Amino acid sequence: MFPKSLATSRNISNFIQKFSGLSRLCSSSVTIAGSPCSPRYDVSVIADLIEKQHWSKLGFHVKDINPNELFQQLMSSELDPDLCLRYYTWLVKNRNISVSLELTFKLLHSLANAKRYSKIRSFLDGFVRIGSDHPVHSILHAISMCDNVCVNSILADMLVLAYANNSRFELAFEAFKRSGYYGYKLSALSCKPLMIALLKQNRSADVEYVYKEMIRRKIQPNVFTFNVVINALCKTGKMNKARDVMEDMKVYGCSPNVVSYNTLIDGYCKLGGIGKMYKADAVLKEMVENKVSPNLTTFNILIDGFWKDDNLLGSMKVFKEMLDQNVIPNIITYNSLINGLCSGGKISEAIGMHDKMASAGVQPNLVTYNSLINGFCKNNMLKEALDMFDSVKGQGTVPTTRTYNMLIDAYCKLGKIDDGFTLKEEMEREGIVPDIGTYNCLIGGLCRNGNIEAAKKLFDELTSKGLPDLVTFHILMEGYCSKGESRKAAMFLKEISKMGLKPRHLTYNILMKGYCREGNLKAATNMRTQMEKERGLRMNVASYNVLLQGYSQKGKLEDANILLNEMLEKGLVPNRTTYEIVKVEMVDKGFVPDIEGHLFNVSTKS
DNA sequence: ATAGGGTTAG
Repeated sequence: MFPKSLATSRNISNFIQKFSGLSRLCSSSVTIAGSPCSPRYDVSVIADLIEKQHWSKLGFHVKDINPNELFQQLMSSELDPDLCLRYYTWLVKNRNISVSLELTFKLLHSLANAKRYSKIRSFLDGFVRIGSDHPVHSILHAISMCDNVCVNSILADMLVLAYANNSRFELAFEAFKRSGYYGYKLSALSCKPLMIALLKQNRSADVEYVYKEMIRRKIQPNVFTFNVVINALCKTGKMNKARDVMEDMKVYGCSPNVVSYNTLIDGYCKLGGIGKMYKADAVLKEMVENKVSPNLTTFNILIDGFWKDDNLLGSMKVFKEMLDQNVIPNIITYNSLINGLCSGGKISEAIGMHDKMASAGVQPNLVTYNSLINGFCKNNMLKEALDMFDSVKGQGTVPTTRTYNMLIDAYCKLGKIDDGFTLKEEMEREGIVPDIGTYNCLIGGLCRNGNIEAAKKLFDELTSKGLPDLVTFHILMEGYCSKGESRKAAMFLKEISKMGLKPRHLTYNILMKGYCREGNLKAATNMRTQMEKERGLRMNVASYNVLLQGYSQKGKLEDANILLNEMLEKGLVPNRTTYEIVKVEMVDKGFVPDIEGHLFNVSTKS
């Protein structure tokens, strides 16, 4: 029923002593009948009612008593914490009474002392979900009211986990940080979902922070948490740090597994720059040396990495290698290969791969179709694209907005604007909503056809709906510039800001290019000043290229040379376009393109 | 805990 200790005289006198202080608050329900004074009801009766869940009786029994005070009384009377919890739930849910944080966590402390962990977990789950929204610092303060650090750590840990499980990631992070200030030791169990959530929000630095804190607070990470950290570092290109964490793993008695290696390989694949695939390959060798076998994911990562590094042959070699090792390709393997072949303009090979996957019994999906349709569109095979589109619809697969956009763009690029609009109407009939990309394709088509008025009209319709994005502006501005109306184009800068968008380098580069084409170098230079002074955007290589082109075309080679020097002094690296514009000057300065077109400086290369 | 696609500007 209730703890024996409740019956001890010490507890009862304690109870009465505390309660008598409240007698003024609820004098009608308490009779002080001489000595020893006792209330008209006692805890045992209430405990019994809670136990039997006779809520209406209980409600009647305590109707004149301040519920918060009674709850406090029950808590200090060492009533079974389970019963306290039951009473608490009834108070909050049925009587709509809010209990103070201090009292709430007093309850959780006693539940923790009684090792009722799963009850605490589900309690906290509801507590953070319904979001009585107490500030995290108040909650941790309430936790700290008890001086058992172990119990407090458990509660703080469960709090972080509850926040993370209920998608309240910011609060989970805050609770994690504050737990550190109190010296509470959390577990890897709650750190993992927190780190995953932070990673999903691309907060790599915060993942790294949590990891470092774990080490500092002596929370033992496991393979999973290590892999999440490695992934976070790889996603932000911090490959050296990722490798360091790999080394840390060994120190903490964890061995990198296939996921750790795959993550690292993918990190190198997605890194920019020359020679990254060499490094990816080196990791592959390393994992094999360490007796970790590459799996399907490993091969898929490498296949994708190679063709994106303009090395389709590399992708095909990996594909062959995986077949040799009896690793069965899946839909991701085939889609990546088809996409690679399409991007390399090898359409017939892509179709061949599509057939191959069918005979291997792998069903193509929308990703496959979109890759092929895109490949057709970009390679002047609109008819094939439309055929595939029809067969997709014929088999009941619903194309996406982007499927339509690719086709609409293909029509527009062929100058068939009307067909583009017809397709847009068709998608609307099918219940697929055109997005800003759809409109951008159409506006671009109108501009290229020289029909800037129609483009502007469509743009105005979008503006009234607040739809245009920066790309829309770029397309329209480019349209005006190519008509020799760069001044009109420049007026859109104000509109861009009005819509709450931020001009970028490209925005100004389009305008500078327009002015240069009109031979108005002064206006182009003004644009540069505006970009740098008003926007704080420093000239990038593309900006320099635009101005260099302008100066060269006007025969102002000396000015071009000054500009080029300025660019080099800033440490900007000229690219192929730079070289093509000011070849003579570049050669004078010792720049030579290599066989692949990458520039290198002969004079600095010793 | 790791892997794939799709438009518009460049």
